[in-house]
Amino acid sequence: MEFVGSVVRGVASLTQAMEDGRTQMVGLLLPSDFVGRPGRDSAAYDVVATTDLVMCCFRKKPFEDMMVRTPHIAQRLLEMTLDELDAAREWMLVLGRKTAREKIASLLSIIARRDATLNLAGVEGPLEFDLPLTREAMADYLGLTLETVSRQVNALKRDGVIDLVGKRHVIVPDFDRLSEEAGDDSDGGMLS
Amino acid sequence: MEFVGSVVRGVASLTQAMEDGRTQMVGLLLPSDFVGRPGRDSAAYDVVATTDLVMCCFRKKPFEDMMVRTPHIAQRLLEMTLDELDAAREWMLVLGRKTAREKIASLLSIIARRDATLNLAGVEGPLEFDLPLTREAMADYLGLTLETVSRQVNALKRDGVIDLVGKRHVIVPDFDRLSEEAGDDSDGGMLS
DNA sequence: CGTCAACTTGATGCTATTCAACTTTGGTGG
DNA sequence: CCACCAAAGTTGAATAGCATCAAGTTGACG
Repeated sequence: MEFVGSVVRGVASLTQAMEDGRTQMVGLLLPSDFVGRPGRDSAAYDVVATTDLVMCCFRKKPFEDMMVRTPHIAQRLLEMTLDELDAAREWMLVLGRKTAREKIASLLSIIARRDATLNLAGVEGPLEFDLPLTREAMADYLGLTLETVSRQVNALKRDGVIDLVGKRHVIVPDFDRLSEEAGDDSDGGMLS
Repeated sequence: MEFVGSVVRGVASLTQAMEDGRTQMVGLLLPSDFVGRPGRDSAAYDVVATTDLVMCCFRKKPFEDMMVRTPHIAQRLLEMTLDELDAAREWMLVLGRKTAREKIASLLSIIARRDATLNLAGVEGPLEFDLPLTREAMADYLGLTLETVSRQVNALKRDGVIDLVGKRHVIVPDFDRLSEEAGDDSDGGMLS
C-alpha cells in the first residue's frame, strides 16, 4: 500500500479471507473514515470498494514525515484508531453472541446512525437510507450466509421493524424498536 | 478509570456484556500489553483479572501530559493500538467464520505463540504451557458455551493434536498441526 | 471427609447452514 | 421496444453443528 487517505463518498470494505474461501469483513469504511496504516508496509487486509468511491489520498512516505514533525497529527490518529478499536470490539460482541436477527438489526442500526449523523438529521421520526451492501457483503460482515441474511431481513420487514422499497432502500419507522431488536436496548426503563 | 498501565505478570480480560447476561471477551491482556485509554474517560469495557496479576500503573493525567510533551510516546502508543486493532480483526475472523474446533485451536495457537516468544523458546519441538483461562472464560472469548469448549478441547486431545496434564496444562507436540486445525495453514504446500 | 467450583458427559432441540430451484432487477444489443 | 442475460435476491427442504438442560465427575482446600 503506497497510500493513506480517507473516504469522502461511497463505501469500502476491509476483508480477511481463509484459503478455503471463507471471508470475514473486519471493517466497514464509511465517509470520514481513515484508510491505511502509517508505519506499516504490510497490507494485512483486502480493501474493496462496494460502491462508487471517492477518496482523499496522500502518498504514505510524506504523510509519515509530516506525522513526525506534527505531533498533533499522531495524536489525532491515535484517537481515530482507538475509535476503530472500539468499533471492532463492539462488532466482536455482535459476531460472538448475537442471533442472526440481532445481527441484522445491529448492522441496520449502525448504518442508520452513521447515515443520520452525516445527513444532519435528528434521531427523531422515520430514518431512511440506502443499503450500501449486497446481501453477500452483509453476510460477510455478520458472519452469516447470504440466505440467512435474506430471510432475516424479510422477517424484520414482516414484523414491521423496517420497511423496504425495492431491495436496498430501508425505512426505519421506529429507531428504538430497531435497537431493541439489536439487543442494544439503550433506554432500559425510561418512565418509572 | 484513573489509571493506565501495562501487564507485567498474569492475565486479565476485557469483556463486554449484554443486559441479559450474554458476555463476549473482546481482549486478552497478556504480559507486555497496555491497558487503558489515554484521552478517554469512558470505561467502555470490564477489565477483570483471570489470574493473579501484577501491573505497572501510572495515574492517567500525568501520563497524558507526558504524552503531549513527548511525541515519541504517542507514536509508540499508536503502534501498539494498531497492533491491538490487528488482533481484534484477526479475532473477528475467528468469531465470524470458524467452527468450534477451529476456534479452540486458534485460541491455543495464540496462547502458545505468545508464551513461546515470552519464554524465549524457539518454535521447534513440543510447546508447553498452562491455560490461564477457565473453560467459561475460553467460551466467552470464543463465542461458544463452556460445554462446547470442554467437548472440543477433549476432541483435540483424543485426536492427538494436543496433550493434557490435568485440566489446564497443555502440551503441543506439533505446532504446525495445531495451526492446520486452526485453519491458519501457514505453510500451504511446502515441498512441491 | 465434606464441600464447592471447575470440568465432563449425555440426550435433545433449535438455529443457521447447505444445496437446490426459482424470481426479480437492471443493463445490453438486436 | 423487447428479448436476453447475468447478478442479486428469494424461498424451500433437509441436515449439521452448536446450545441447552440435566446429571455426573474430579480435584483442591478447609
